[in-house]
Amino acid sequence: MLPERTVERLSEYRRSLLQCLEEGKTHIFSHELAELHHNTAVQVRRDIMFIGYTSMQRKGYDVRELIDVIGEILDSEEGLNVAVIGVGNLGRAVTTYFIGKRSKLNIIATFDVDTTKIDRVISGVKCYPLSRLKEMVESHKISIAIMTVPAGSAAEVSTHLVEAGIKGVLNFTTVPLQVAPDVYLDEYDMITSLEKIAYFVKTAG
Amino acid sequence: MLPERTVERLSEYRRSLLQCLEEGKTHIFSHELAELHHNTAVQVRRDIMFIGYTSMQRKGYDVRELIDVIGEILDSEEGLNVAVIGVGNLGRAVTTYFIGKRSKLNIIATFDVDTTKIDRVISGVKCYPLSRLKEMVESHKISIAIMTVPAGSAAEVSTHLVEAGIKGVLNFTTVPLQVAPDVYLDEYDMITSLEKIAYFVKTAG
DNA sequence: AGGAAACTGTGAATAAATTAACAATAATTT
DNA sequence: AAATTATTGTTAATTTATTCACAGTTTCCT
Repeated sequence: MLPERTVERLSEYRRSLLQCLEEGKTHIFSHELAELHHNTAVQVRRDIMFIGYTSMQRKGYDVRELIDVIGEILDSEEGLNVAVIGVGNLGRAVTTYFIGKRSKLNIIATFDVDTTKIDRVISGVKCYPLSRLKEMVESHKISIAIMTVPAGSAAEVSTHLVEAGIKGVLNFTTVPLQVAPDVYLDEYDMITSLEKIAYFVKTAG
Repeated sequence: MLPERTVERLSEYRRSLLQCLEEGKTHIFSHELAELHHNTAVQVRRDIMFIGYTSMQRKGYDVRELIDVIGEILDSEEGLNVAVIGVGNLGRAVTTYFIGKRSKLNIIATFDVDTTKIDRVISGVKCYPLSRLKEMVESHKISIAIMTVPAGSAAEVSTHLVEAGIKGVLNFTTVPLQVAPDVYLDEYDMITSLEKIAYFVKTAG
């Protein structure tokens, strides 16, 4: 099991590599990847070492091969199915944003309590009532949920997710969630990001 | 200058503390904060030690005092002004999401190249043409930009930001940006977050 | 061909972050 | 009022992450 930061960086490298591929660039040096991603050549090499890939020496890494190797690490064969919970502004944005980005992660459905939203289709993804969550998770093998509900209902909804059998949660709510220990939880809070930026802008400048 | 992770955690603690205040809870123990934020009591105490606050021993931390002390560290007196660049789904969601959340961070304006969006108002924030960015940054003392433009124009727009005098950037684009070294840059990529979750779901389960 | 240059892969060193361990202290119990 | 308990603040230890330093290749140059 790789370190969390390494997994993140591999995902980031892959996107740059796919970009290279589009541009017809077939090889890339560790220091090039490093510069793109604001880190060092050694860090890149170490990350790549972790996944056991070795390059053609002196030519840099073979872009296509490296993409494949990262894919073997990050992706699962059949892909993983994802649900978006909460179809407010953020939920819609996230859904639209994702569609077509990564073929191994499929947004299968969105869910909301608001009955006026049920059956609405956003970027080809249909909205279901939260009450049908468990049924849908089981029938469509949904394993990951993206939480974009209002803060007030976050705690309650997250217990439903766990009950329904969700295995990973990406929480965009301002409220930190409590989930079962076998559920992988990642929380992202843009206010924290902004406050961090504000702190460093203020402190450095 | 505090470590980056500590700053993030302080921001997160503060939100929980504000919640406590609303609920009329006047004191909180390190282990309570820890549990809320999925870390340890020692970690919480160390973070709080960093900012030099000490509690009433044995009663836990005074919620209101701690909020104030964190505020002194994170906030700047006058507040910081923020612009959202790119008024697509994500830009609108981010703008709406922010309004009213943190009084020390004010979203002053949004910007877009699409002329049909100019002058449109979202959650009380008006949209300006990108060509007026520099002027607005100067006249309104905007120091932070949130990038929610399409990947294709990210690189170009980011050079405008730097030229305009922006000091901190939160990049929601899938493209890693290159900014001047004195500009603080934070990149968040939800696809990376999801891929990370997918990896750990797959690997652990 | 021989030497210089450009990269990678990695063991060792360093730095950063987290955790353990515990003395100090305040509240509570007996 | 002494003993017990609960909690903080902090030093030291540990773990994790990053960087240094360099041997080993391959390519390029002369």
